[in-house]
Amino acid sequence: MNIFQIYQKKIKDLILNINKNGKIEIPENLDSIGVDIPPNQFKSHISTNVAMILSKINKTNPMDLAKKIKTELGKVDQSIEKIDIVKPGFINITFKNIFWNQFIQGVINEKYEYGSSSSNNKKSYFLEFVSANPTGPLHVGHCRGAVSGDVLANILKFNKHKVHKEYYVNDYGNQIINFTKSVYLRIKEQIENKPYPKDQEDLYPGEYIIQIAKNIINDNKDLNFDSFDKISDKLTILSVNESIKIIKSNLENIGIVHDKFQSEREIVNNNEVQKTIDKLIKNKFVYNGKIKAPEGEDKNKWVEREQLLFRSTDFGDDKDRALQKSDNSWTYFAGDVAYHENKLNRNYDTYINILGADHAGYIKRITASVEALSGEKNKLICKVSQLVKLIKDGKPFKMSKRKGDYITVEDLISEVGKDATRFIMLNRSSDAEIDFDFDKVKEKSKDNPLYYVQYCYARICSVFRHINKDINEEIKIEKYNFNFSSEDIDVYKKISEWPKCIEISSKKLEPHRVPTYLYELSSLFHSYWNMGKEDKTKRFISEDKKISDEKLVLLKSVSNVIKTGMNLVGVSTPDKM
RNA sequence: GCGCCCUUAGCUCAGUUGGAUAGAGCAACGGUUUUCUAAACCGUGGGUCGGAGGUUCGAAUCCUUCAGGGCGCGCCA
Repeated sequence: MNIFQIYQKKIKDLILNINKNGKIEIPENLDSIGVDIPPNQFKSHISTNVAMILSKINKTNPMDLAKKIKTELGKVDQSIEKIDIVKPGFINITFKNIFWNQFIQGVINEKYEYGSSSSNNKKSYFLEFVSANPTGPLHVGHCRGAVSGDVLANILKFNKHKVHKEYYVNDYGNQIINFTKSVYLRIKEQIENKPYPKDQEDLYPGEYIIQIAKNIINDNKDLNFDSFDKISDKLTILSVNESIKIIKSNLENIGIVHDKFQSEREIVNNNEVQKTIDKLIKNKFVYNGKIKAPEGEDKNKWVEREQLLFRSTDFGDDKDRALQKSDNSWTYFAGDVAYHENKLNRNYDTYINILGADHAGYIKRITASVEALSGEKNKLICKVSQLVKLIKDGKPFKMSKRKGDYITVEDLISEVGKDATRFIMLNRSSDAEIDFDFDKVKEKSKDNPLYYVQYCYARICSVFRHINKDINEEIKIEKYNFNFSSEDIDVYKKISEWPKCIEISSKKLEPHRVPTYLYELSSLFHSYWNMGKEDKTKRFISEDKKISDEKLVLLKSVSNVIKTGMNLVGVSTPDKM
């Protein structure tokens, strides 16, 4: 039940028909014909730009064309009350009550499925997100991509697509060696009272490593910690496992569960990197060459070196990218290319990576590699979540891993809660930076848009309590034959946009549109509610403690959409607040 | 130097594959509670959509260019 799609099709059919009779010319591509809700100052219900689209090819002015279309449309569509033609050439349609009755009956019948796309174009998506280094707990910076990835997955699933959620564990390379060393020294600190070196650059300073060390000691009583070299492989695995335990519990606390954690180490050990590189060599995407120093780099420090390079410039990157380090071990990129080959072999239609802003420079080379491996453009889509700018005590707060000085997801959840965290992180376009004022969110959590939407739902629940009905039960309506007020229709117009919101969020991979929509719908409902203070006939419950079917339908449709939307966002809808 | 992202009201931001008089919240000011939840509502003020060109019937949206801010730029992941 997407009235915009329905009317877009109707109008296309109509002009195709008029075209058949030779009365108008039409362009080949009719996609730019839009159906929308007109701005507030027009009282009409929907509007279309079709006349303006057709005016050029017909060499007539849009107003005349609009008149022609108006007459034809009026003939074939019985649910239209009135058609206005406005200034440049908009055709504004006002529906009869029967239209809104049928519409809202459809909405009620679809229940929590309303908004889900009805198209048959079901795809499978492979969604990689979070993928933070397994060297400690998640911090606030990871949170945004985590939430938007999770909600994106929910939206795609809601549209009946298949979605696989994966976390890539970077458990190979120098960072992990340093991390393992840190754990080792914390173990030494525990069992031999050796003080932990505080100022050593490559060691992790975080206190959480003490707990990791304790856990490892406890669970591995027979392990001998005398020599780092002897146990480093074993210790790496143990340390990473401890980290992942922490990360999984962090994620769980914000309501995120991945389908799989894929280890980088496993991919390297399976020789998948070599195999993938061989494949690329065979297809001439890899060669031995040198990389020039970037402008602005100190030319004296730069050592040119012959190395294995991937031809990402063939795909629009600014330079070719190194696959091997000077010690012949693989670069991070090489491993990641192999990982993407591994993903491709799992046969999904589309791959999505949610990345942090600091990895934006990485997008070209990785999409290039996927294009080289799969031979398809746009097989991999990377979405970047811009930075979360933290503000503490009114000042920008720089998190530093080195100092162990950062706000973790745990801190955030315990201060503001899971629901508020998810809603705030999602409430803005991921293209824009967020100012996250930690103190403000703590103090003034009531100003949070989350509560505004939840309050809307709670108010509806309160009405249901008063009339002794269960909000989750289906309502029984004899006949949809209501005479809706203009305020009712304002709410229904918004409800009619819900499938559109989902469609765009899904298509553009922009989950932030959902909380924005829910806020707007709630706002209309709160206005509606407050009308009851002045005018008793606008209240939901009448003086004899009854509720009309008409009002029941409004409450039910709004609450269903809010519930559906909040489920997608992954936050609760309390019955009482 | 190069690449990507951003610039919309005093502040934080929405803005539908280009549509009509650009919208919210916060902050300011004024009002609304014997009433289904005031965590709400109503009203007032507040804008060269960073600047300049261009494409178009029509631009905050697309293109070019300039300015400002952020992120990144071979063996970190």
